[in-house]
Amino acid sequence: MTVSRVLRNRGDVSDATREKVLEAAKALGYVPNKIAGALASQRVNLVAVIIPSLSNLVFPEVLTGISKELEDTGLQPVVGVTNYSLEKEETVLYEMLSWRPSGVIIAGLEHTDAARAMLENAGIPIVEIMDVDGKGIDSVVGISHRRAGLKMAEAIIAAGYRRIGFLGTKMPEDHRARKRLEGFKEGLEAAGLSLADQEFYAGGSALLKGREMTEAILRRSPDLDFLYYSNDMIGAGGLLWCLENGIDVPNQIGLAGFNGVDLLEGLPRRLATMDACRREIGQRAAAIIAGRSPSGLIGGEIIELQPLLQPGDTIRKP
Amino acid sequence: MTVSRVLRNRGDVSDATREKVLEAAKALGYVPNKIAGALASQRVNLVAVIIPSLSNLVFPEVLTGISKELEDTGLQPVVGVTNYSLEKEETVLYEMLSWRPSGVIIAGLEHTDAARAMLENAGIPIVEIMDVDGKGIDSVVGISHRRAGLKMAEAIIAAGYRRIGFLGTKMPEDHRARKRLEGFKEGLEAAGLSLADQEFYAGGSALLKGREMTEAILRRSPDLDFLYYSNDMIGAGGLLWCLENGIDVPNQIGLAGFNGVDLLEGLPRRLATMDACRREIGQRAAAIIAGRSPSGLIGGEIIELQPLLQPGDTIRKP
DNA sequence: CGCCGGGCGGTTATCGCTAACAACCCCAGA
DNA sequence: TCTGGGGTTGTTAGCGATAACCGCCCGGCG
Repeated sequence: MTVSRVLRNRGDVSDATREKVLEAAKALGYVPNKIAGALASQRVNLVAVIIPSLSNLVFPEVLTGISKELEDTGLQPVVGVTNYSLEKEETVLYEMLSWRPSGVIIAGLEHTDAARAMLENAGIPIVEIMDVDGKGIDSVVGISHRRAGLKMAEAIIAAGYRRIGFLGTKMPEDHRARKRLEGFKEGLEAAGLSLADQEFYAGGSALLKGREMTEAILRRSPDLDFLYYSNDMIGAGGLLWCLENGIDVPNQIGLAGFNGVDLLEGLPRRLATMDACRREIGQRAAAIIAGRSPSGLIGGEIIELQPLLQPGDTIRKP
Repeated sequence: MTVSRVLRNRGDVSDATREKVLEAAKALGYVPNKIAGALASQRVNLVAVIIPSLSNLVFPEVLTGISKELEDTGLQPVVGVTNYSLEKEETVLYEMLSWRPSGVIIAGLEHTDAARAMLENAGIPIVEIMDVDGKGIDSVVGISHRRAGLKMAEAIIAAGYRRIGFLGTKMPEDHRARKRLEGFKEGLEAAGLSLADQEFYAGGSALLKGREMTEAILRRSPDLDFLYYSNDMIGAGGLLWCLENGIDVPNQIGLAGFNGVDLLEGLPRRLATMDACRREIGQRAAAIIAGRSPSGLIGGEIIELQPLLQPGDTIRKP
């Protein structure tokens, strides 16, 4: 017991005894067994974080926000990756819940029924992140992708573009990309327009795919005057391709991506994009789990962040 | 006990009983408590993976290799991030070891004394990855960064370049980058050359920094005929800058990076680089932990992979 | 001098599960 | 009929920590 008290800094122990304990612990290379500790105390300082991918660039940024916010709370994030599969998500969630974390941060609002049931019954704070277009289980922190797509459409139309093409991923499971496209189309329709052409890809180097798709879509529909990419990386590929092929950006063709990744800063021209508030999403979600949300609410908090349009140099000034 | 047997698929249970148990478990939304399970069985199906960063692009790829190899072993990776700080590494390691994982995969051979002691006494398989230039604790899987730098120097010299500059990160704790640079200089010296100039950066968008540094170093030393970048991302920035400024690559100036990231495939010209075998490193390390290393060795395995020079289009053909 | 209470350290029961073994049923073979 | 063994299910004793409580010692105070 005394050892336990010393190592946890809890309860009164005389300095002499504390000293001796620490010394012995060091000499023996003692590492306490958190498994036993957690079982006895019914407390686990872990936060389950479930995201679709690590190679997407977006999610490491969200993680950074989470880690930073949790830093001085004694809580620790544990990451699970689903590869955009809801079945995998269910498995990963089950696995993580079986370690009885203090909270769950999970990307997206779409889950299998079983996963939803687990989340509802877990009895711990749940924060669904990235997306607010739908019904959440407990708390939600994100942006409206539908509205993001819509706003982009409005900006593009306002700048005078009319023959607009879309380039994206072939991922039925990427609901946020889908919602963005839906919002985008809605925006076009509101102006009496519709998508002039589209092109999808799956797998491979996104930058390269961006080039290839751009070439393909422009070969097929040479009269396009705007290309909306579902993410910045393929947008960057498209931008490079256009510049190399002597296309006048943004006058002949305008371009826009989505996410606002750092990477873009180094491109020859700044791609128009929309910041997805990744870092802040992570931070706010972690704050909710840590019970430090400024609202003081316990559960059920909905935070909609506003993505900012960054017009860059690839949209004509209206 | 019977429930335990059903849910773990261990031991004989009649089909009728199994059915009933599964049904009840589903109805109750029962999620077994792994904490108690681990405590009782003294087995934890987790592998601690400790890496410096997630935003480096390299490490997510290593993780992919690890996940893939562990997929059907029942083991699960748990990631800890150190931000290139050995102190943080020690803390993270302590934290992870206190969950008694089945193995540890940790980047680098450099650790604090305390961390090294913990690893030595953990009584589980330890695999140090990325780097083989030094003494390992148990198993080691990686490449020789020193030799990688040296080989690159030889290739550059063989192609006829003589006034060579280096551009890298200002990171004393990034031992692998340091070793690469040391090997590189050694290679130059062997040919009676030395670095003509160098430039370092810290933080920010790597692509942008690559541009800025390239401009800075060429302004200061306009007679350089080769730029060696410590990673592909800054190399890509440099490449874009050179092309925009009408520099003839590779004739006027040659360029090379390091890592062989996918991203490069979409650039206007393929940057010379050296593949760091990231995926395979993850895979082989995980195989060792899973006890499936083809060698059949138990511990103490040293695997040196050979990075492949990819000359791309930014080194003159000799 | 006796009692009280704070400071300190120990005892006991428990957390939810599994290893090990015991118990039971049933049927085949002696 | 009795025995043995396979198939199935139950019992007991931990795993290594912590919560809650207990007890000792000592100094201060009435």
